[in-house]
Amino acid sequence: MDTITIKDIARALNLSTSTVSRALRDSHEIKPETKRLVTEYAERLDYRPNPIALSLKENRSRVIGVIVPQIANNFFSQAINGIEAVAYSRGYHVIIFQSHESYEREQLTINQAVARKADGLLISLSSNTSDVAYLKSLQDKKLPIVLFDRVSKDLDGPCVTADNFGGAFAATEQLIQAGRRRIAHLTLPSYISITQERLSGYRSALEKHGIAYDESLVRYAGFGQDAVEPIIDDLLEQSPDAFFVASDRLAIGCLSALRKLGIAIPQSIALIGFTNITVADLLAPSMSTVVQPASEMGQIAAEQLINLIEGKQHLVKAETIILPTRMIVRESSAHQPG
Amino acid sequence: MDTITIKDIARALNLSTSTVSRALRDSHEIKPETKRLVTEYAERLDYRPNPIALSLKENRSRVIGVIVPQIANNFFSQAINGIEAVAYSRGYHVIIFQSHESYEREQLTINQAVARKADGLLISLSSNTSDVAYLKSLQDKKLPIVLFDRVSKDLDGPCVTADNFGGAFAATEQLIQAGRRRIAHLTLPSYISITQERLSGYRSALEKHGIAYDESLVRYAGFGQDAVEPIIDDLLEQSPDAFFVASDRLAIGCLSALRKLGIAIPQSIALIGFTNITVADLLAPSMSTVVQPASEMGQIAAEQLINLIEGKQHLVKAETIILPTRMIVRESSAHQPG
DNA sequence: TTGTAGGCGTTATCAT
DNA sequence: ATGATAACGCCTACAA
Repeated sequence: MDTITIKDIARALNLSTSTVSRALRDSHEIKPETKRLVTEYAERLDYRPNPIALSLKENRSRVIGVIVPQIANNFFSQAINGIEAVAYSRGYHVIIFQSHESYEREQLTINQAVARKADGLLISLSSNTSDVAYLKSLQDKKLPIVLFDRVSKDLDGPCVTADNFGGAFAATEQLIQAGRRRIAHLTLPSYISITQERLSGYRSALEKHGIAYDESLVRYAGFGQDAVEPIIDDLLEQSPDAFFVASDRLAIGCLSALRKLGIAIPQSIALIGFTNITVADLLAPSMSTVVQPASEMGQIAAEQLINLIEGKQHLVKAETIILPTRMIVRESSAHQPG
Repeated sequence: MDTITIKDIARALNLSTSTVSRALRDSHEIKPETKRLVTEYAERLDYRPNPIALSLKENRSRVIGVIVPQIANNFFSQAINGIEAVAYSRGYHVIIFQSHESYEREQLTINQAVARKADGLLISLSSNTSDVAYLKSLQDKKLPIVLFDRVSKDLDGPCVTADNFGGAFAATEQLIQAGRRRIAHLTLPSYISITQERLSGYRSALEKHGIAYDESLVRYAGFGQDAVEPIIDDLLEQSPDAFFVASDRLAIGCLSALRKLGIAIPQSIALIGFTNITVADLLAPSMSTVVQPASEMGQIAAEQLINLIEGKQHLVKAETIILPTRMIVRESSAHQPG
């Protein structure tokens, strides 16, 4: 891939590189005639300034590093969608890194992003990350960082999350109002913020309705490929009359397990996190669904980060931004309790 | 983000930058003592070579540009997964671009990737791309390009695809063997290669079993948000006795539409493209599924590209690599014809 | 209005 | 064994 540079143009037109550079940047101190000559020639040769040279000079890359647990996940791929839309519109490129839910790999990939001179980082923490000292040290070195979705209260600086508390509260209350009392909660690993917020919303809803919190109804499921079936089997020994499930994958596993066992559970499943409504409709028409604003979250996080990068601190909302979730209550769910 | 450079080290240790550079690269012509001094100091200050400066010097970015129609799509996000695994292991980074199924945006993003000095491009064509002259001109400029999944026969060079013909053939034959004769085919836009290959497999299977090809049983659906329901309604007027559907999204739309109409269609749906088997099981237990090797496709495409970039032409498989698909035949599908 | 020179961080070449 | 210098492509302060 042989490229044409400012030098080539200068040589061809018998000008100095600085004149060409200025002409291309439309400087006022260049004679219109010369400008025309240069721009026309550049156009004809399809000249593109070398962004790498620029980066070196300006000491910035115009690249945003995004670190997510996994790409092949509806929520994150939609969030990335939102991030890209904003980033590109503001002249940044996006490099995506996966932590694969591992603290070690998260460190490594963040290191990579830093080494690659990303201008800022957008991070959703892995489920095995409890120590954010490393991120703190990067912040101290003035690297702009915005956390989204899976955040940490141990880290200062802007965060963007969904209203996990509110969403979980609403979903749980929905089940209670349908007459359920022993609502099992199948959720993600306990480290991550969203798990804690959702658990908290679940407990608050129980409390509001005078239902005692029963720890034996709560199960944490890892990510890997660990099957959901045994967990459901185990939960069933506590004779729950409903399930509040904390992710798409878990919900599908839960439905699958229950179907295998021949257990019909009309109106007794609620879910937070589903992003494909048609699938949800087909899978379980009576299941209430709390939808997270994935793409919007990405957009807002990206905006915050870019404002930070560009020093527009005043445009950065202090600390945590909480985005509303949207609950979809299924018809049948309201009508046929029992 | 203040960074430490080779210069800082040189100054601190009273050495020249060249000595430091050589020491860090473990050159034999540096005294062990000096080496130790330098590496220790570098370690302590957490020195990282600036990849941008290196890129400028070596005239390459170690970045691979990936252009896909959309990220938020199971198939592509899994393919990207495979691409990243290979790319990172070989020292490349990946920048992802979306064409959003638009020819114009595809051109723009490819331009971006080129301007950003990507060392090579991995492309899955948008559904509106029929003219690949632009890509050809890039190839002529010696830019390594590998197409995957949605390829073009108008472009020379390596391609990686799934065995769409074979998969479609098998799926169609499966329906025929279950006693179906009027098999509708709901598929993607007609431009893209996978549509043509699948149509061809479908037709071959019909032909083999002496069933006349009936154009009125075939429908092309765009991507956008165009509802599948009206298409199904329309198709039903041709009184099909089975459906062979060409993507996850279309399959879900198809199932949803049929359910709304109260039409039960045991053993009469086959699908190519599904990536989440559990969901498929739950949605339609009798549906046969042809699974595409998404991640593997990404891996192989990335390998090919990197070999091209690094001049290992002899390691690049000539022209098209076709990966086998995997068909999952559901129990019920085989037993209860009719 | 245009040209010259220096620097961004690194490495390769050519001294010493 | 180490240092000085030039070069990658671009921009800009300073000169002319």
